[in-house]
Amino acid sequence: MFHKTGGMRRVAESTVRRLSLYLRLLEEFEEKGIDTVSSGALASLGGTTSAQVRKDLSFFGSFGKRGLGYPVPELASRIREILGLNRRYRVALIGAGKIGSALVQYRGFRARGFDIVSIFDVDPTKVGHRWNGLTVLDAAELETELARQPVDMAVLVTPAEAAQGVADRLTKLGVKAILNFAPVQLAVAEDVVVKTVNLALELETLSYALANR
Amino acid sequence: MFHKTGGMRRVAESTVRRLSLYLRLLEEFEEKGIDTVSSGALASLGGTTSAQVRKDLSFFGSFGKRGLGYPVPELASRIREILGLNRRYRVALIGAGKIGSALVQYRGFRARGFDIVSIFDVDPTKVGHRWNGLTVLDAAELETELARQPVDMAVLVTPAEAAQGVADRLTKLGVKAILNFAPVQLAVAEDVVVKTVNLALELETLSYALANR
DNA sequence: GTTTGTGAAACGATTCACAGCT
DNA sequence: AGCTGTGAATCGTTTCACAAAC
Repeated sequence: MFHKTGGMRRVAESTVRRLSLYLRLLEEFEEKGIDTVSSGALASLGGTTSAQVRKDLSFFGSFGKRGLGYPVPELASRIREILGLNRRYRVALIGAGKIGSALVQYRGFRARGFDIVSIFDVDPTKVGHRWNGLTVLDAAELETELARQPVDMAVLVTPAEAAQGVADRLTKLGVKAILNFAPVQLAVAEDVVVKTVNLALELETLSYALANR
Repeated sequence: MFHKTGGMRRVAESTVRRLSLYLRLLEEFEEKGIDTVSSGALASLGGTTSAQVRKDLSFFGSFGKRGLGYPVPELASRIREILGLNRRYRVALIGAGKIGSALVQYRGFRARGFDIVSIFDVDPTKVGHRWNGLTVLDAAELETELARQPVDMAVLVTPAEAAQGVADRLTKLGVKAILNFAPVQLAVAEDVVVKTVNLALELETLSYALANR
């Protein structure tokens, strides 16, 4: 038995994503004062199967009571710990365009522990403006500012052409996690984790589905 | 051989997503006037392997010349066809909040053939305002407006609590594809395709990665 | 000589099914 | 009696490896 302590074997990304989903459901149960939940209940709300829920959780330990289910607050707390959510993260936003501006204001990030602490852009008409209590800085100041105020993650919202260059500078500055909205595949050292979200691509999976039926 | 015509077997979502990625790369090659590309070249730029590229394409036909590679414009055109991108799509946006406002202005959608043609919100302070040439309509008018001006897809950017109700109304109106930004798992009839994008969840996969190394 | 197209092998994730607790 | 935890079976995806085409 090697749960958490000891050499954690690689857990599938799909498992991690479902964990995150279960957490949201557990927090709803918590608010309603429900204190026990079965894998079946979690599954039907989360759009999976009870076996999947149990298997997902079993990678990290055994949290349930047979015949009963899972204790809501304990399980929620344990998932927060697994996902690294029992702390806050300092996040830099690079690119003060349309999507960037939405993300700074997006409450979902802060609610989940992600604080945008600095904003950068190359556009001189944007630099100096206050956004949600933060001054947009010149992208040229990336190095000096992140030296002064290091961050845990960066959200990249630059045009495609600029993204790789910025990613290189960020990783040189020690940033180990990047959420990338630019429609390019970033090349980074293997100790850096990148998640790319491509909005147009999501619509394309829908058009594929519509076209192929 | 049953490529495209004939009973197309189920193609994995991961394959469709990569196709979309290859298309973007092919379009870059097209602009540069490069007219032949190998699976290896596509693979290294797309972050996969050449075998993966060939397998992905082989689901839909054989487009390459052995010893040579793939003809760029033909392959691009064929992928557009597969993804259903040789037409434009009419899209309704429901929710004129922070993210909604970014999406209306986002050029990536229009560039890819997705036209936002109507915007709805329940907030009376938003209704009536012009946004990027469109008037924000009261969500109560969803039925009358979509009867007048039907859409192919909807982008849902409502709070979590409202999302399922709106999804029900949309599907009743015949909408068969929904891009959902609300952090809930939507339940829909099985002829409706839903893609959920959960921004906070993406950051959580990053915090998981940071916490587990 | 190079690169495709594709069966076969390897790998990985999900589902099954049931023993073991409560 | 009910629900978890988990090996074993199944299913799906990726990688290998090579014959066929240019």
